[in-house]
Amino acid sequence: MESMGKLSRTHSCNDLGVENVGEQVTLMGWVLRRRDHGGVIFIDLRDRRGITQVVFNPEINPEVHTKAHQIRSEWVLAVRGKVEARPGDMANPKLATGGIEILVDELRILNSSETPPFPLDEDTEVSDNLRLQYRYLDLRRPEMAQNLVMRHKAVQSVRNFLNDNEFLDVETPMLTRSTPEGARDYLVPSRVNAGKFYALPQSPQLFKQLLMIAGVDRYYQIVKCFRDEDLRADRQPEFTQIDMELSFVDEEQIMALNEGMVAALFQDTLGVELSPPFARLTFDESMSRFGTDRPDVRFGMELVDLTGIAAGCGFKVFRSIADKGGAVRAINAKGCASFTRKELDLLTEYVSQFGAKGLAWVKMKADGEWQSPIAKFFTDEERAEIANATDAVEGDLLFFGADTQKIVFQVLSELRVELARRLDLLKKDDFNFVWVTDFPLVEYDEKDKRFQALHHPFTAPKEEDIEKLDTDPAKVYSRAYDLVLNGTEIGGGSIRIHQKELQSKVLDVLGIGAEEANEKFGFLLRALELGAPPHGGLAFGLDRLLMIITGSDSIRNVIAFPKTQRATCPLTEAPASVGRKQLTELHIRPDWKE
RNA sequence: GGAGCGGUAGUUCAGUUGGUUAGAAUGCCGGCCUGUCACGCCGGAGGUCGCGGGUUCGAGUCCCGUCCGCUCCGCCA
Repeated sequence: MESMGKLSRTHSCNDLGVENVGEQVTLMGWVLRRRDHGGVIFIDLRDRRGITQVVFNPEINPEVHTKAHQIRSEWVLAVRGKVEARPGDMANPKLATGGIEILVDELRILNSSETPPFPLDEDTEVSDNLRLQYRYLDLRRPEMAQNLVMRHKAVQSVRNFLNDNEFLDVETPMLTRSTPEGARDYLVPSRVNAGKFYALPQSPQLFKQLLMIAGVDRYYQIVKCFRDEDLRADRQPEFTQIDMELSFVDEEQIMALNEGMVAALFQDTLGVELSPPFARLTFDESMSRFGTDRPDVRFGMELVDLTGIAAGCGFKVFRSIADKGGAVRAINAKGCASFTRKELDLLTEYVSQFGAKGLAWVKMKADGEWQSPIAKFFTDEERAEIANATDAVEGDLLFFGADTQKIVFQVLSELRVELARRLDLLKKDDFNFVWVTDFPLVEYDEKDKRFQALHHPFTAPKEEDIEKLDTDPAKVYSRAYDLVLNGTEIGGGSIRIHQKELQSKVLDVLGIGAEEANEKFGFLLRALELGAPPHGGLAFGLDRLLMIITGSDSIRNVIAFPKTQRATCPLTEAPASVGRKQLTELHIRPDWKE
């Protein structure tokens, strides 16, 4: 092993081209691959920026050539030499630096490496556990290195945009208090306050509202948030939000500002030109047309309401569901009548996980004929009516959902996306934004027998609905808005309540009495009495946004050191046990066996 | 809490109805090779078949349990 000595890096492994021929340069990096011809040795030297071929020629420098023989994969090298044009037709068009190579006259081996536990040079699918255990090797792979660069660019773009718009970056506490509602908190025991706990923030929601009351006016933070819930491909226990809050604004101003921010973000990361303003859908319209409040609008296949037709039809299953207040809806998979029985069975199985008890289908044949297990239950007139409503023609395939409205929406919205996947309608470079607005303020929780906030308890109700808080809370709409991109909710926010009386009333509707409200949110309620300005804001899920920008199918690929599905870190082996002494200091008594 | 898929050489995988010494590719090691770029050629080493138990004359293969990874449901205001 050697030091760098007097060598100083002059270029990255992606910098040099034919215009540099003749220059003396020094590169440093990792050995991607070595090709030893017995005589001349080629080494592909890699850093995060690219790859440059370096050459050891025994005729020109036998001493260095001998030394180069021992070099292996992932060794760390410094090479000094002359940039030469590749002879004849030896240029490698696959490399940005493929027109040149470095003829080495000084080689320093800065470090050796054991054979890596998995190949870094190919796109072999390595198991997630191994990748996370050796994350520092995984991150050397160009795809992952690029994802880190994208993340950096995205954050820079957002900062630039918000700084230019007079936002103030203010940090909020990571050690705060547990709040009811919402996700399970990560708790941190207090040493100096026996038996008490901090919670890691699920979001800086209350602090950013307090900052508005403090007169900050425009706040942002790119901030870690924590939720102790089960993981998914797009969910990590700690994740990053682009969090912002503004005073003296309404929904339109916030949405317009964020359209500008997102447009700049896509320009700065992908060079993609978006064209705001983005499409808008109300919550009710989104549910009715797509069955979900986060619709993927890259393709059609919208839901069609057949409840009215079903109510009078001869098919008992449909009719009784319609009579009992359920819903019957359909989607038309255009031109899919050629699906096989096996494909239909697979789709039926797929939707069963979303609560579907079955999946009725119809293949449209010539002259309005149906090929379908349920064809015999419908008259010619009813079939014509359904074909008309669904715009079905020969060669189409209809799917029916019949159940409670909630299940029909969930089943058909998931089926719709699954069909689009199978039909390859989900183009990764097609970015379709839509604002979903006019959410209900609350929804009734059958389990807990009470109303729950759809967004959070600080969301302002629509002014014209305020009187309904007393009479019919379920009919109150809110001033909340979500930004949805290709079926993923990437951001959400609202105008907040800035008056104490209204906030108390909403908490009351949510079943949080004055006493509890005072204990949990007393500081906010008090602040609302001391000159709180009208305000509102929005928070983006940075990781999800980057998933879409990079085309990743897992959030783990855009986070440098993510957790496994069981929320562990194979690299550091966190979480880990701690000693009795530490626990005692924290006033925690272990009740497990050691 | 629940459902599904996976775990075999360093890595990615194959392994038939339960049947001789568990294979391939790649990587690794050694030799040869002066223009390759996934260099090539020759040779070699490399396996607790995730772990534990059971059935069987015999288990990578069947059964039970368990651990780990992934996807999904519940959960995630």
